[in-house]
Amino acid sequence: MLDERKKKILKEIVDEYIETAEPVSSAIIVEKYENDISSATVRNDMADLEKMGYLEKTHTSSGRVPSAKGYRLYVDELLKYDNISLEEIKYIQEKLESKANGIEELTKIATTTLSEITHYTTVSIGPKTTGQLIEEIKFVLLGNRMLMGIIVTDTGLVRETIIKFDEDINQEQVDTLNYFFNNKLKGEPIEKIDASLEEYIFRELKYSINIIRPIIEQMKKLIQDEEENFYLEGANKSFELPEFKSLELAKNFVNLLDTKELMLDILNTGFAEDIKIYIGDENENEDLKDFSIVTFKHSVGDKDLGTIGIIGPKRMNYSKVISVMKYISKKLNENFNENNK
Amino acid sequence: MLDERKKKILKEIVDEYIETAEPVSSAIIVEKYENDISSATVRNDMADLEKMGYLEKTHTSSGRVPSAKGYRLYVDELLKYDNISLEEIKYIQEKLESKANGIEELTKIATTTLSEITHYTTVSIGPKTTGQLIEEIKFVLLGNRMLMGIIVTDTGLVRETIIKFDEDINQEQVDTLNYFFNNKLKGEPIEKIDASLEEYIFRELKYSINIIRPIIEQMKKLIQDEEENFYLEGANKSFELPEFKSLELAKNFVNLLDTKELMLDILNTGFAEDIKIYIGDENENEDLKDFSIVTFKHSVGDKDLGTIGIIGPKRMNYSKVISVMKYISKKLNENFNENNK
DNA sequence: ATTAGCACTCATTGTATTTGACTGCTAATA
DNA sequence: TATTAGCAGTCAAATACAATGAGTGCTAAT
Repeated sequence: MLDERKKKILKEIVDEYIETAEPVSSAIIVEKYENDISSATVRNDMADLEKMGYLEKTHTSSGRVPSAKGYRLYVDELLKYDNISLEEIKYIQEKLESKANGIEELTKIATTTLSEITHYTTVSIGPKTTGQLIEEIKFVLLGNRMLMGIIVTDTGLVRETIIKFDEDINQEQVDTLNYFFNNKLKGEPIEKIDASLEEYIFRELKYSINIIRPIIEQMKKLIQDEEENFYLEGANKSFELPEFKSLELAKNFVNLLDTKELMLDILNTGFAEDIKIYIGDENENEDLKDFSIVTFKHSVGDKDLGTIGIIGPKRMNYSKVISVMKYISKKLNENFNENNK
Repeated sequence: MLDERKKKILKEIVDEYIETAEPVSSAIIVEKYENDISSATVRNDMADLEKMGYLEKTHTSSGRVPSAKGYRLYVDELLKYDNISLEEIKYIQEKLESKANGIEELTKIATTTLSEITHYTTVSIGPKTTGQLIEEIKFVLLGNRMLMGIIVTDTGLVRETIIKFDEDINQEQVDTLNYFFNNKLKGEPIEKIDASLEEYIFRELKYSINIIRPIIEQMKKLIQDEEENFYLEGANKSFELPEFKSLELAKNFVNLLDTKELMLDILNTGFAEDIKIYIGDENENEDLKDFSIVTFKHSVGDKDLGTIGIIGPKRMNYSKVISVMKYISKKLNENFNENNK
């Protein structure tokens, strides 16, 4: 049923559509790819491919456009992912080797680089604290009524926050806090920082609640991974694409990027170390039905180091995008192992 | 020449245009605002106002649209800035009283609030370090090859960075660094942290250059005010406006927001404590000719605490925008004085 | 299994026409 | 002198219609 020639033609149609963003006609396929068969033959195959659900028409006498199912087959079976040039490899290496301070910064650099090479809009979120172990906690006195609280985890993640008080706090108290927190929490999973701690410290140290409460509050915020590390690059690049001549779509897209929740949702869904591809209405969300998203989750064991995503039209250049993403993911891993050996 | 009635009619035209985004006809003015004179009279006045440069036509037989000069007069002389409701005042108070940790966070909250109330796109940048005095410098050892460097300034601004080394560093060295830096720099303007410091420390402390260089490098970055604190809120809100039915404009707008440089330029231009209004081609930049920008620079003496801006169509609701901005600026000042008394 | 050929479909483009929301101007009026 | 009624003139926008041509599907021949 789906013989080799049909597969070949399907690939050619998707390739062509990715390039031109116009419905693909049988004549074009013959002209550019299949010089030895007639357009009528191609038309027959196209009709079959449509019956099987791989292609669609925009109206009765139009050329064909890939369906989500068509893209899926294309991405899963018809593509090779080595579409990356020597220059691109060099460029990525250069960018990722720049001494980034901390995993968050590195993720941002990777996100920017991905957008630069692919010319699509990219997004990322930094590492999740979940599952990480506390390696060190430090409180630093700044003035008389301010502390900086710092947590370092076993993956090298560093988070810090400012804590302000309504009454003075002295160095001695801070030393005690440092000893106390490290003693109690070093080596423990980061989730151990929770409300129960407040009571415990109050009982043990007898510090004023005006001191203890702000500390616990802020430290809890610190491990909550809010939208702090959401990062977006190259929104304008998407606007150059022909699909965005429809104002409707353009508006949707801006909304999408602006209401971060949806993007966060998607970036948080993927699983470890794998590149995930969501094509059009494969996304649960209605607003995403005209877009495709490719994500890569960077992690070590069950510890998350951040997720990078690319969002573009359904007819995005999957071959290029995935090739580049694979390479970046490889480099990120190398880089991490290098720094944590 | 520009008698009271003409001023009144000009104001009415701008009001009407701000509301409807359509060229304003003489008939509409009579119907909605001036029941006692005829449309012919209004037409005569409109023709005069056009001759004086306050109004424009989109084509010979169209209604009138305010020119930049018209908006300018409207904003400078015809508007009262008390267009803020009790609910809005309450809402702003509530938002700004939430205990923000640090001036940067407060600026972000103010930016979000401004966007929520006005329904326009808002941007902000955090405080500039320029002119600030160093109150305290701290280095905190994290592990064996990592330091956190922290600077606190006299306005309460706190900045920190991670510094990584290729060789180990011990607590004793860190203590020396702390003593040394504070001794040398406490009370000094923050600009004193520069390249010359590297040589000096090397001479005095004889630490390995592998230790000194990263420290100086990162500390210099810290006071450089890069785009770190650029913050954008409500890009999608602008897209609901009728002027953005022109795809051209929409594209320009996205580009504008995406290439932060231009926004940063503008936010950095204004002067202390004043609300500045840039209407259409009053902006030097060509890309901004269809937009208006209103900025407010928050500062104490010559020390910058951040700038908030709003960007919208030329026919933005100046009355509302400026009223709300005035109130927010007042609150920010109160809040700052409260915290630094 | 492939292909030539033709009828048919339909989005797109171009052209002409109508409509109506405006203005500017003139002459009358208060 | 300031206002107004009234009307001719302008032009964007809407409507209608025909022509174009890029596609397809199907049939009959190879």
